[in-house]
Amino acid sequence: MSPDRRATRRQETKDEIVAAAWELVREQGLAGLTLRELGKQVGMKAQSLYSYFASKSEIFDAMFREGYLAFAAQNDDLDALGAGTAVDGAAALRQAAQRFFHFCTSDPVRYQLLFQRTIPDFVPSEDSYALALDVFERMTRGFAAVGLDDPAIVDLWTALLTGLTDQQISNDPGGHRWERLVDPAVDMFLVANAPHLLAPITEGTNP
Amino acid sequence: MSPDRRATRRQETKDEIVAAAWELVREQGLAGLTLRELGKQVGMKAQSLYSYFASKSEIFDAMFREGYLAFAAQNDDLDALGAGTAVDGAAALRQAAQRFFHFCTSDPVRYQLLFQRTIPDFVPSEDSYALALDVFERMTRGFAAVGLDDPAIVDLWTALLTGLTDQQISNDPGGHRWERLVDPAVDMFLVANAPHLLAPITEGTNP
DNA sequence: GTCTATAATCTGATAGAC
DNA sequence: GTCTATCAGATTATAGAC
Repeated sequence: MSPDRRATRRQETKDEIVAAAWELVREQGLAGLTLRELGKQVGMKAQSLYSYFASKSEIFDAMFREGYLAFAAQNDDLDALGAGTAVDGAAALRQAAQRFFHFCTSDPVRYQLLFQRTIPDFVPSEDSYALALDVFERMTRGFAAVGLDDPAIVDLWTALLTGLTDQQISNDPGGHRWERLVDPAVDMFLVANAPHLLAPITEGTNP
Repeated sequence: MSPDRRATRRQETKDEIVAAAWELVREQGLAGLTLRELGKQVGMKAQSLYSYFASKSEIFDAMFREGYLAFAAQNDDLDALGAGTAVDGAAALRQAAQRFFHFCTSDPVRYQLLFQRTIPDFVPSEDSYALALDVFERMTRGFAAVGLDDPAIVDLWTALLTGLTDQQISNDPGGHRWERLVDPAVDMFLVANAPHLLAPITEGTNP
């Protein structure tokens, strides 16, 4: 087997381990992940996992990275906000909010790993943390492109969105109690912070 | 010693244990609390703690209870919103928001215990949970008293406030990045949901 | 790369003497 | 009520054979 193929095979196994870790973690919570069970899940002894990851923390880091890559992927068209493709900034923000809410509530454990600092003894690696910051920065640029260039406004946006998701996950898991409030919340946000996005179409339509 | 005095002494020791638990937990996180360390902190062996609490979970429950009692205490004047003592509903809500934010950010571990469901294998007892619900219900009544009688609006309020606190704790611990946004957030909320609270004073003041 | 064996340590909880 | 002794189990991680 060529070195290339070997490296590929190795990466496949690592991916498999991470996928199995997600499965276990969704069943038993982040803190409930043990290497023994993870090994069993992929058909090897726990000790053999050390051939692929130097520590348990490194496995969490791979999951963290994977989660932020997924998050970045679904946010791609938010970047395009200012690229002239979005005709309706308000609609784009509403859609972004819905998608963020769904991204978080559809996988509470991922939300906990990515957006809360609640897992003991895990700190993302420098690389992974840089990735997380990059995703946030791209969002900030998307906002600036539609005229929302005050960083404080972006902070208010993230607070509003994470607040809704957090309440949904903590107090009504699987329900819709706060999901219904996403659109009203965005409207509230727009009225107060970006009225120029709300009614550009009506300009000049009055006699 | 009379039975009364014995009971008092016992309760004092229980309080002391809970206080020591808060101390440890603030240093090492909720998940980091161990009975051995807790015993050392109060000057007894870990096993002796079982004379006062039947399990570790019962200690967490006492902390949960204590936390909600403190939360209820600081919310007392919010109940009074509709009792005619508050002349300015908007100001009262602004103050309530500031106080909630401070209550949470000043003790992140307490926030985690009370408002997030992130500690493994702990579920509040029926009694303690009822206490938590009661506090929330009193807040709902306070809102209704100033004309905010739609439960959805209270949900939006809690989402907004917990979102701000959550971001502050997770992404800028000890800082002020989201603290500055509390007042603007309340104004945003009031404009969209309770305009009647904002400008009652100006009525009739124009010529 | 995977295994067995095991180190080294921590955990919550119980039994029983005093 | 507090102690000693101990259970029964978990955990991450390493060493070395194959």
